[in-house]
Amino acid sequence: MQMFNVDFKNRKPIYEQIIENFKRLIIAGDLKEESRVPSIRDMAKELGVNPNTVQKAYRELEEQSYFYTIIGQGSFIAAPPKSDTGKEIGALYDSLVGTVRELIFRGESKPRIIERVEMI
Amino acid sequence: MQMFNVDFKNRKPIYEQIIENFKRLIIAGDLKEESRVPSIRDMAKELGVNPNTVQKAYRELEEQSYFYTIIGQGSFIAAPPKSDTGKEIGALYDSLVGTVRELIFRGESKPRIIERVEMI
Amino acid sequence: MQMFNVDFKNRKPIYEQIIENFKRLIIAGDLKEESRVPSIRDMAKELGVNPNTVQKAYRELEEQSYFYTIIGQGSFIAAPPKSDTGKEIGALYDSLVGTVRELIFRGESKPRIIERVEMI
Amino acid sequence: MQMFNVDFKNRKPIYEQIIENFKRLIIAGDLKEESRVPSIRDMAKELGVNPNTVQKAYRELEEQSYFYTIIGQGSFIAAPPKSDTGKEIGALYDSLVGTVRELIFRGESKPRIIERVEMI
DNA sequence: GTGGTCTAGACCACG
DNA sequence: GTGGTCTAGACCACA
Repeated sequence: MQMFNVDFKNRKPIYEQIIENFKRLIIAGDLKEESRVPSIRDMAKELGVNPNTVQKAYRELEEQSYFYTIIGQGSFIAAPPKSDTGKEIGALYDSLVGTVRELIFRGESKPRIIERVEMI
Repeated sequence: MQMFNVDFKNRKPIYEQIIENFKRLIIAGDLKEESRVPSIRDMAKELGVNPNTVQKAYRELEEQSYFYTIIGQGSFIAAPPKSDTGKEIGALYDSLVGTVRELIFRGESKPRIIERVEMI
Repeated sequence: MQMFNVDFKNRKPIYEQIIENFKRLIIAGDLKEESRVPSIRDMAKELGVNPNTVQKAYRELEEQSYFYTIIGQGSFIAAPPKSDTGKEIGALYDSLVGTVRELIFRGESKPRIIERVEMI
Repeated sequence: MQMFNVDFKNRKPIYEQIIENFKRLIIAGDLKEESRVPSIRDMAKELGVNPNTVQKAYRELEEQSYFYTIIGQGSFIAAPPKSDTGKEIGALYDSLVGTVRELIFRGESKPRIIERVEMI
């Protein structure tokens, strides 16, 4: 039983793929708050990558407040961020706007896009 | 008169910044179909970057059908793509979904997000 | 009745948190000279941590002369150190200078910093 | 000619020593805004450490806005941070208060401490 | 056993 | 030549 896989052929760095997969699982609710995530070593073995690569991903997830770590015990899923600086939210909205603009340019209608967002 | 600038201090590669700026101007309608874009050399001088960097951006813009090139004449703004393979559209929707999910996870409400999309 | 708590989610090692909490309580005068501190086992139970962790904290507090231990009786709060080797004082001043320099660099004014120190 | 040295015997991680040294030099004004810092490889050679270690330090300095990096060109000293979130300032003041309290406990007088701060 | 630091290398993207 | 990613492995601090 494996949580997810990484695509070695993908141009996207492996550590970023790990980050995104964890974000996805957390956001989807598949990984509950306070639950423990596999140790760096186990995760590395599971994915077939080097522990350093997993560590880099875990560390970034911690910096972004998705994980918290207790040395000697492991890493855990953190509670959803309460108060945000607003800086990251802004960046996310910027990304959203850019993507929607490109979709419209490529012929997608705004109602259709909104319909898709509604489905989420 | 300069179309745009690149931010050297930004982590984003310069060639990607050039691509995004062109996409933005084309999508916004500031660059009309069939109009000629500056030559690689001129653009490089204007932006203060290496011609290789501009060339890489132009080549990618051509691959993505935003530009078309007539050898010996230069590059031109292409007409908006009509029929798409659907592959890129799918990728854009994937990106959209991921961004919206993260916004929701960070406390934004779906109506608020849709409101923002409406404004585009 | 518990003297203090440790924050497991904090990056700071638990044994260091224990040390700092004791220092804080001693410096604030909440723990009087010669008073007995809880045994390692009790403290570990109270905080919900491993006795080894408490032991490490106590040992360091003893080395820094905040505690003294009578074998078979337990650990006690020591009198404030009178004559110091000067080595630790120097280190503390170094830390102070570094912190103040960084505050100034980040835009804080020296008078404002001194004002804050006055409040202590 | 070497900017600084690292102490391999020190318990403090090498990458943190590098960070602190750079902060010190920047705050002292020895490293001017926009000036280029040695490449990761050169710095590693100079200090006798692995490039990865230097990279880790540079990256953190960039995250803390002391450096900015242009891939393919190198790292540069950034302008002093203008608007701060206030979060880091608070942490610095907390550290300051703790250090001053410990100095007082160890027999230093507050006026003497302030005098020392004035000298900075 | 856990994460954190570090080395000695290799290969890639960027300019 | 620059920084970025990754591997294979070692040693240390923490609980």
